[in-house]
Amino acid sequence: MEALYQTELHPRDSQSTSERLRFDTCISRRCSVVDPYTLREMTDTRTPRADDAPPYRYTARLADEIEQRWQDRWEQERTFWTPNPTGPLSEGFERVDDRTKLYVLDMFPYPSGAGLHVGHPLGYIGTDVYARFMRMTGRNVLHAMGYDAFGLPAEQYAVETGQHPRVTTDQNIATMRRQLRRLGLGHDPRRGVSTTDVRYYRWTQWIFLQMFNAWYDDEQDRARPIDELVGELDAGTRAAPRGRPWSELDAWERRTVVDTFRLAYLDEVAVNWCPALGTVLSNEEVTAEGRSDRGNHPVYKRPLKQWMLRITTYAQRLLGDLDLLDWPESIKIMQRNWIGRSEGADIVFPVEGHEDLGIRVFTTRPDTVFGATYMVLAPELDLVDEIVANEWPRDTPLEWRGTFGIDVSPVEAVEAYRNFAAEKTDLERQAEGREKTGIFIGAYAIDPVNDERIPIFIADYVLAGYGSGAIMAVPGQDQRDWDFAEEFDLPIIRTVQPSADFDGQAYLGEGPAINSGFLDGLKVDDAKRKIVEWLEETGKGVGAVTYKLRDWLFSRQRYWGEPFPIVYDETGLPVALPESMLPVELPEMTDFQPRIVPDDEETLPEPPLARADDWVTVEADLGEGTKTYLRETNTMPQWAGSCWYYLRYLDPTNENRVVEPDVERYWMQGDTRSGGVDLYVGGAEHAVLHLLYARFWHKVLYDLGHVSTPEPFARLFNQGTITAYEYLDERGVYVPAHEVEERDGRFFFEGKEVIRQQGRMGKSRKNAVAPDDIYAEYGADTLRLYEMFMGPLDASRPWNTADIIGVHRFLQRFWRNTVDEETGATRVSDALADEETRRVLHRTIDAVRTDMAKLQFNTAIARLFELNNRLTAVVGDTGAAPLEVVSAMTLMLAPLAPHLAEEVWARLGRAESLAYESFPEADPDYLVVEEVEIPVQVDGKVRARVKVPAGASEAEHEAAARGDERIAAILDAVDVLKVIVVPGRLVNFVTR
RNA sequence: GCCCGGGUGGCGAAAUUCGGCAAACGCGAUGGAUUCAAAAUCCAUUGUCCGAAAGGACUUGCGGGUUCGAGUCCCGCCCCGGGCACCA
Repeated sequence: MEALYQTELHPRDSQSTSERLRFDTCISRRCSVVDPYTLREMTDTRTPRADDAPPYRYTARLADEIEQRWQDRWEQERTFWTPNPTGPLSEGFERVDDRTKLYVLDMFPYPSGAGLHVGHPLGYIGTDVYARFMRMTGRNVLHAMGYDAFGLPAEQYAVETGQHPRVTTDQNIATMRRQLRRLGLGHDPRRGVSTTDVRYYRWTQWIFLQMFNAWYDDEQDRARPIDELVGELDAGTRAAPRGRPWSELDAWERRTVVDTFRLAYLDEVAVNWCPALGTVLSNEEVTAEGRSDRGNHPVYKRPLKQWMLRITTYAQRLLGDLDLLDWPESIKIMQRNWIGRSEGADIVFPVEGHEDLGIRVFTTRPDTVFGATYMVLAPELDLVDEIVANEWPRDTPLEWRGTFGIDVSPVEAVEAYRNFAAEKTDLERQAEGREKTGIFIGAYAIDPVNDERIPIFIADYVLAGYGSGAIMAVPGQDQRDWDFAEEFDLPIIRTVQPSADFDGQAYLGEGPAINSGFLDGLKVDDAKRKIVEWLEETGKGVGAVTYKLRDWLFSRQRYWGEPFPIVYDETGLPVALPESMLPVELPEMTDFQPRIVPDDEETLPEPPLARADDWVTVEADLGEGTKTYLRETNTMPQWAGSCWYYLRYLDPTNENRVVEPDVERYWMQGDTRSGGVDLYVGGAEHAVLHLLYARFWHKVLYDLGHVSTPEPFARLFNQGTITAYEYLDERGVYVPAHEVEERDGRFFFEGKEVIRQQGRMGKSRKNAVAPDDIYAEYGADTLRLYEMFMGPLDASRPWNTADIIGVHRFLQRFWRNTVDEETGATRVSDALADEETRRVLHRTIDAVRTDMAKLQFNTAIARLFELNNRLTAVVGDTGAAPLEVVSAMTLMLAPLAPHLAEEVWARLGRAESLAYESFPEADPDYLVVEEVEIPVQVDGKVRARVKVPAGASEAEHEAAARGDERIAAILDAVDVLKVIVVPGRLVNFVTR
């Protein structure tokens, strides 16, 4: 971690895009160029207006001075160092021993070279406000910020600039640290780990070893160490799978058997190979159009031996434990959909002429089995080769044989269809719509319920990866099967009575079973239950649950990632390195570019590490004497490091354990149902990738006893995105937003009209606003306050620089109410506030506390505005601000605008930082209202307002309402049929 | 196609817990005070329409409904944003 601080970048070493952008902006505003890192020059020369201002007015100049001074002081005084209960970070714990812990976490950033724009820190500001607030309400708050720094962009950037990714990554981290510090975020700097730090990824590798050395025990429904499995096999308490007894297997065979149990395992899979990125991608990283999530490059299916993580064994727990979590319902729904649980039955269909063979199908509609008129297998299934006929049955219709020639045999037709299907990208399948293709393979199956002989097809609308890769086709109740049946002229039998006119399409609705033998007349649910009972009794099938979730493809053919702690022996089987050989450091390479041949679809990826010859070969004694091994040359995907960083924040320097159990328990256990991080804030784009992977890793660590809670993140909050106007010229090309002029509601760039629309903020859209520009104009406190004020934290909202002046004026006004702008003397008096002001104060405290606790900072700020307006009036009347109001308001402002609050606090004579002061508490005596004004309605329309004492009876309400002149006059002319009184809310006279 | 989320003044938004004064707060705009003048500051007005005013009518994407009363609940649409998509 220290290395991160040591890396100082000379300002001219590289000029990132955002710096150039700022440069441009400055030119356009005719201010001088400044040092982009210190901002010193900028603060001295800019904003001519400020020069005329009184010396102690709260301008950008003063804000900048205050902010830098307090940031230095926080750093020097270690204000935000948060003590652990034990261990090296425990110094000072006795001071917070009586506090309850609170763990606030941001989704840590990827330190790109582009620098921040004002849209990035929205969530960080939100968590900082919340963390500071909760600290002031008596919690021991942990808040830190690390860096997710492995991954493709760093490597690609390094390739482009010819620098080593470690150099560029460290530079980017240093830059980002500076940028975040300038916002005044109160992080514990000791805990800001980077995933690329070898002291960090040593433990990422260690966790991988935990998975490699574990298996999932279905009976106990948890992961257990693999040694325990071997023990059971040795002892004979567990039978070896697939045939031969354990005792008859030789050592190599035993290893291959054990390897099939591991949570981390090698498998030859059809991977998503992306030549343009030079790597394979996980299913989650491929879009619906069959392109890479990152970069939108084409992706091809290739068979390749890769590391897989057995996340599917956790499908049910990942699904069920969502109920424990305080997460946005939309994210839970996305995870549920992704896991994709389906209930139904497995049914075995015997194959004609193969007594030993049955085709197992999964169906959610076992009640429709009487309507199965054909079967379909996924083309790539090995089973197809076993049952494909040698020649076509005599009466095979010509169109069933496919379009590959009149003389081809079934085997040749299968081959031809497979090629045809494999050539199609997912994109082409999309383009073709849902038109069904397939061929008959010359074989027949027997429907187990009615012994009907039904033909077996292969078709690409059946997916090899789901269920068993085979279906019973029931065209009467499935639209896809209906379409296929029409295409191939197959019989269609309805087994549920359609409720309305369903000519020409499948019926998926409710209705009594028909044509279904002993099921006839039963409703769908009852028929399902009965047929499953029957299947289980007869041994022809069994109730079953299937998930869409796939195992996690965990290998990448990249340089800039965590090396696997795995070597291969002479037999080609993987061997885990012992913990003592960790870390496996990334070798230094100069040629870390992936081999990319985008035009050649036959290329296979070559990991760069395969070229690090010295590194790849290892001499080691791994239990069989010193031998030569070859290292795994793939690296882990970027998700690996982000799966567990929240645990390392807790104990970042621990060299003996991933995290010390006492420390882990202190921070992760709490009063939430699931335990884990108390508040996790980040973008909704991680709904299924990061958040599912991290939950999976956490559960593995939980099963193996390394963490004490079943879930990592008790409460999740998605911050919105900041959008901005973007401008397109007539070619549809983005033009720089800050150079567009507005004239009469139309927009012009270089004299030509452009169109304006709302979009994500980003440098490619040329609408990014650099935080430095806002600091230069207003200061960091104003930026913080503006981002919190512009709308609810979880909503997306448009950036509007013109609106910032409002929150800046508020800070300026509060400052002026407290500090004389000419002399700098405080203008605070010890005199008590008047009753009404005090009432406003306590109502504000009450509301601000409630709003802050609910992360509703926008309304909390509005209440502070109101209080300040009151204070302004008082100062106007009396010439001084009452201390009780100023000090309470300073403390309430502290989480939002901490620098200004600290400065005022110090000027009030306080020596200590206010970070640990108690947040003001409302005096209930000042919250009671003696009299309320309520509306009086006649037929639902407000006709008057009357005052009634708080707690008045219904009769008193009505009397007060009738006592109003206008109401009396109106009621004179009509008959009152009914009077509605809602005490304290309204009175309504109903006359019709 | 399916599943979420959203639609409120010129703009950002409040109010949605449990149906009860729609538009808090801020920006912008208008007028005033101050100033030689401007900036800054302070005060006032500001949903739309009719009206000199008092006052009245209308108003939360559209159309229905429930209710004394609907931005909020129900039914049917439209539009925007996000996710999934041949998952048997």
